[in-house]
Amino acid sequence: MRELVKVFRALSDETRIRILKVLLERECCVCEIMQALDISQSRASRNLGILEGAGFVKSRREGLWMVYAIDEQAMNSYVAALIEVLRGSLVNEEIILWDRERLSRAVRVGPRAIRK
Amino acid sequence: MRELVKVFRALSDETRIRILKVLLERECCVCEIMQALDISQSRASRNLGILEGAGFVKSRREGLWMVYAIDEQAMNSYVAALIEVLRGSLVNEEIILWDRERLSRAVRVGPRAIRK
DNA sequence: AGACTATATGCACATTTTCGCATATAGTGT
DNA sequence: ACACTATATGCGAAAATGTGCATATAGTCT
Repeated sequence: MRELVKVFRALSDETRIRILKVLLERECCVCEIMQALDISQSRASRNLGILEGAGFVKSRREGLWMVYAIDEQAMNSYVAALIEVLRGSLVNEEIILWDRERLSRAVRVGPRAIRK
Repeated sequence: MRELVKVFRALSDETRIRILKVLLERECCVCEIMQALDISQSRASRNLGILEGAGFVKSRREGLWMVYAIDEQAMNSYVAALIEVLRGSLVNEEIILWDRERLSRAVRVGPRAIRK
């Protein structure tokens, strides 16, 4: 039960839904998420952590970067079904399209270089 | 997007998940929900309202009682898929079994008569 | 009408959540 | 070792959330 609540809670936030929609396009490091959603570094990192804790996302280190990706084999629980729901949702939502657009221009370079 | 967040937020609370699991058994008036979950009247009413606002539940008046039920024809959006996820979840969760047990003994009589 | 019932809701309060800022941590390369 | 980079995290403030209490609302019945 606690687990199920955690899973839904992870999805009950616009930032995290946007992150998942971006990760459904392709895996990203934190700085790419920052650029795609145009949000701060701590906000990106924290919300990625919440998604990981809920089982939607896995991470691996790649040099300096932490690469986050949808955890496809996390088919254990309800997570897989919810990812499918998300995959079919918000297909024409404006902000999602913008995020995707910015993602396509994002580069794997850190927050220091982005200078906000 | 706002709608989707509202839907997930409605599920991100243990009380509301318990209510939905009870309503998946059968439709209930507010006082039956109170008895099944052993919670206060305002808590039952408010959370039912949230579930209704998110589209999971519909209500009809039946004399003094408001009867709430899973909104089966709200199959328009993600709601249907999420209800299916819930239907298959928590099948052996202790608290859910308790709720069901208390539901089976619940009577359609108001909070006044229940005397807590 | 008035008495009674079931449900909704305003208010206050405690708890939780989200986020920015600054700093800590971890890895790279000299 | 040191300088530099990307990410994680402690802390504090603002906002949102969940709940109980009391009361309002809506319906029934005599």
